[in-house]
Amino acid sequence: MRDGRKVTLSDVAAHVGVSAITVSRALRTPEKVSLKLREEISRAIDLLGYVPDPAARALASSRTDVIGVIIPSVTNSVFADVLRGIYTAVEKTPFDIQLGNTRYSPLKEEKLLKVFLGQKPAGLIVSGIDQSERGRSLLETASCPVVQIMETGENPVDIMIGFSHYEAARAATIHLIEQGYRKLAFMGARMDPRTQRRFQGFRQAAAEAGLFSEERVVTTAEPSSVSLGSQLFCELIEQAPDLDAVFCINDDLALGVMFEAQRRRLSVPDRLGICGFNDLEMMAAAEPPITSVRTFRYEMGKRAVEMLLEAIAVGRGHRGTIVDLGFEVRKRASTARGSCGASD
Amino acid sequence: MRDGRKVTLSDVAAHVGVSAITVSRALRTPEKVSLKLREEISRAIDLLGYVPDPAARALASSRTDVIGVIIPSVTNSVFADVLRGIYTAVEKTPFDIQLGNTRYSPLKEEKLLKVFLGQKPAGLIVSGIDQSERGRSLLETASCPVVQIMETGENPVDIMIGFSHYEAARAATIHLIEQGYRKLAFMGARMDPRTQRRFQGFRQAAAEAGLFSEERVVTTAEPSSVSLGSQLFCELIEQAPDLDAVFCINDDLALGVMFEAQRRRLSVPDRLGICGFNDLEMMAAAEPPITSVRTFRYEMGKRAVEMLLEAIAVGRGHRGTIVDLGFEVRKRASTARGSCGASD
DNA sequence: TTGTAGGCGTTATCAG
DNA sequence: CTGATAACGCCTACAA
Repeated sequence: MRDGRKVTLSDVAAHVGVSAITVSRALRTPEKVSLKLREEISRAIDLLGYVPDPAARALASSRTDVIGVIIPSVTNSVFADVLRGIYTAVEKTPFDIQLGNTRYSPLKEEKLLKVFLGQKPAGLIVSGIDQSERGRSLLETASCPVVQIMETGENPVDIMIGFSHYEAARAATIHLIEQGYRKLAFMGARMDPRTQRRFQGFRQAAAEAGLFSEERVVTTAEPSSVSLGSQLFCELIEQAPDLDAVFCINDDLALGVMFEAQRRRLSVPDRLGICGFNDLEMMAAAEPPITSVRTFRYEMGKRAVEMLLEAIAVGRGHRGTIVDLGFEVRKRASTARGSCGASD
Repeated sequence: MRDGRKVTLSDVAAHVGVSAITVSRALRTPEKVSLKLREEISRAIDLLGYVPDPAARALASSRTDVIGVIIPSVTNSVFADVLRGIYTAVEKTPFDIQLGNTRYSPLKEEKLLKVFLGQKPAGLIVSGIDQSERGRSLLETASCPVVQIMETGENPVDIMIGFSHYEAARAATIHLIEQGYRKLAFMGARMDPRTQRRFQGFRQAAAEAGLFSEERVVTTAEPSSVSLGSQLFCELIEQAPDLDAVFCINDDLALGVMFEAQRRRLSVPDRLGICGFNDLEMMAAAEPPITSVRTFRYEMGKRAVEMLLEAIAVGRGHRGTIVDLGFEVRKRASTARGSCGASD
């Protein structure tokens, strides 16, 4: 700013003695401007303190440098990790992130989608594959590339990156079975679509081994927390006192179960096996360390942005790409019954 | 959209048979448009699917409905809670949040400040009172209200809401002393300015009781984690085997200390008192429950937005407001030595 | 490599 | 209460 009024392109241009468009070019496509001019212009920009006006740019070019990111929760540390990846990848680029928070409501997601698309974003990152019908069609007619994260599935809008929650839960359950547990229990909270698919994975693996029982399932719509894990475990063990292992749909619950087991003097892993999901940092640090399913959240955010940038560069080219980041069952002491133990 | 091209104000206007400005007014200042027209216009908007262009609005009015939020980290659950409060408060308003992530770097903060201010935000929420000199002066000359969160201190730019990290740490330390601990240790990670002030609070309280010793201090620039808590505790107890209590600058570290204490069969709270900071949900759920300093993060985010909206409404009125949200030492079993125990 | 004209969609200003 | 006109700051085209 200079005497209150905004410094514009033409101010810079006038200072250097060229036309505004040249300054614009020096900024956006430097290779089209002579070196000499470029230097003068850059000096003038510093001197005058010119800051481009994104609104004017957006209006004139009907493009923005904004990448919209729509996720269900900012508090959930799973998304926090994804966000960290996103911010890291975006940092070296001229793009900005605009964050939207659906709070697990498809309706809110739809609204956000409308608002975001109204801003002509350069690209969009959305969470999951469970958009409402209207949401889905908004995405399909979007004039920017779209990346769906957190999950793999059928029919990507453009690009999809994540892993199969079904398979991940299935693998964890198989691990419990391999460790010799027979009375497998399932603990779920929030029960959004991704959680449901984890339940299906558990159910499938347990049923295949003839070990599934409705009695050993506890779920709630409430959001997860450590204390909720303790509480649900109390319910669970009342329903089914003979249970010998719990698969929890996330690590908070698992930690709550472990604390409750300690309170009740149930030895982990001998009397009770515990498996979490996500493999938050604390799982390896816990005493005993808790088995969990590692997922690649930071990677996911980072690569989502990278692929999006590519798609932006070529113009919506990637239609149909699916990247499965996989998962990894981290076997730790909390499920090391009988066998010789675990890594970590 | 209709046949690919964007629906504009004038499209709506033409449809109704009025001029564009009337439609604009029907949207922004309905009371200045006759009821009849308002209804027709609103019908036309729905029919045509008109979505206002924020860029055009911003350019024409040099105003936006964007509230910039600049915080050091998205992963840290402390800020996640603040964000939740912010999003909640903003939800019912026409404002949007634009998030910036400094990663604890004053330089990055400065850059973000410049970018954000270039967007003519309606308001700004920044974290803390430790802006760089240039950052500070950017804030002071900003043409929008500014709220500083997380902390109280001298010289608010406009509005400030938070609590005293110094006093909070001091109170926690006094609690440890009152519980009969005498060999007080301090554990800190990241050691950003807020953490430093917590250290000062600890030091002051300990020194006043003649209980401060450099030997029982361990700090690192690394970011906190549960496993780091375990690791630092190992260092600490090597340096000072006789320590009987640890004040940790956050709950992750405290949890790590507790796990390590369990591993070493050090009884908590008898042999070792543990106190965390922030009072994350898991602290009350842990076994034993861990003493911590509760802070009002959700509230802080929510009220920051509310105060900001007020200031926006009146136009930068609030200059000088300081809101101290206080804190609360949650006394739990992890520091209940000798005495009869704790609540929770 | 540089410049000119015109317009992006909205709102401010001033009239009626 | 409604309308005409002129910005807002930049970029797309086309031209030189």
